[in-house]
Amino acid sequence: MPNYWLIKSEPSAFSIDDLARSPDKTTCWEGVRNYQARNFLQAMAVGDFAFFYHSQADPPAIVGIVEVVKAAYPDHFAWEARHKYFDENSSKQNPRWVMVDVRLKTILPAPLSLARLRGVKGLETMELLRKGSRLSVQPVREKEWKCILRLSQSRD
DNA sequence: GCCAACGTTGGC
DNA sequence: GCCAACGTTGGC
Repeated sequence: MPNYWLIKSEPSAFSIDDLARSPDKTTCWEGVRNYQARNFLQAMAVGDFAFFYHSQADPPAIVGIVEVVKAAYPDHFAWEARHKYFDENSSKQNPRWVMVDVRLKTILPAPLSLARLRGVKGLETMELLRKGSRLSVQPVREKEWKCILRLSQSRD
């Protein structure tokens, strides 16, 4: 059984269309610099699925589905001195940050906006909808996953 | 641009 | 270990 996740990206930095244009529609998910989010990355397995969410967007929305194609490995950008993701506390001997590889599976026919998701029965306790939630990598319950899939397939 | 809600840092 | 100051995220 796969596990389900949600990963956020600002489309001005990397959008789902950018992912669609990437080689093999695959990218490494670098730059996570939050311990809780990192721990979720480490918990991901090949074959897990994640919603691709556009934050800082108009509107903020779930826009697609990706599949984990490579499990967690060191985020080498943390070792590059002039890189924006550089972290002097991460060494090759003891990497502090990790990334996974994800491949685009589906672009939703219509984005599911945050506003739309709020108030949907069955999503009351979803992390994304929690007040003050900022986690850029978060788990999604199977029940929530299926509920959102159904929403994405209904038209209205 | 504003601001609430976090997370991190560092003095003590 | 506490907590104020600061930095960041992200909706609005």
